Amino acid sequence: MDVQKQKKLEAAGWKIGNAEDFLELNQVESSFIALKIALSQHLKTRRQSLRLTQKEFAGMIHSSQSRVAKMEAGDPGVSLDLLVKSLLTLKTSQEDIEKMLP
Amino acid sequence: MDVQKQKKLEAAGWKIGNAEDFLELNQVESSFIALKIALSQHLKTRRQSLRLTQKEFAGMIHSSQSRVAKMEAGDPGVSLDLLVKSLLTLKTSQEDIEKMLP
DNA sequence: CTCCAGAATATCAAATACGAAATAAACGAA
DNA sequence: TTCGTTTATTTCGTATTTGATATTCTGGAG
Repeated sequence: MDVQKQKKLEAAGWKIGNAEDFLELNQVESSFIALKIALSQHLKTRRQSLRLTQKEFAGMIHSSQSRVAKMEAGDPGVSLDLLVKSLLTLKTSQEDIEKMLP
Repeated sequence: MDVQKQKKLEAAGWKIGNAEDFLELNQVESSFIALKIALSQHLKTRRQSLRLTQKEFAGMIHSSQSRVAKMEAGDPGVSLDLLVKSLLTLKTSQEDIEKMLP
């Protein structure tokens, strides 16, 4: 990356080529994880309030019980996509989800 | 699935074993797509307002220009995870900028 | 205690998303 | 027009996520 672009980025608030960008990454990463955990807890609460077993809910989203368990456990190997689709299936309004997203 | 569980699901608002569940799926799917498109447009607008090229922004999220283009185009092959991490990267930096301002 | 439904955990191959690279297209400035 | 920059599109090998299955753990009822 050339000097021109470095200055452009720095003007926008970024330091590059040193420790700052990975601190920045960690911050993004931790916010992201926090978001997923919030969604997974919301999911578990909602499923339980509907008196559904993990197996039953898995059938609704065409997935498996084990995957539902991982979702609710905040397993890092579960995508946001699956979490959000699950919440949408539970008739969580799109507006509610958007509020939780950045 | 036995009758007990069918009634349980129906009580929760679902019809099963017929066309309704895939209509439900389509509804979830379309809401999901709408959400991704909304996020991708937000991302594009935000990047442009920061006067960053796709290539520069790709470097910030350790991705590639082509993937940024796909993100902004609402390509179905782009995950929510990547979209949200991208938005977090921009927003976090926005906060940093605001801190630096008088 | 035993039994059993519900939930957690481990493993696997198939599907999908990934970054990278190359190329084409779009657009403006010289 | 030509040239340089930005964005869109395609391809490819790799990495991650997936549903499914099996197994284990947990807790409550009998």
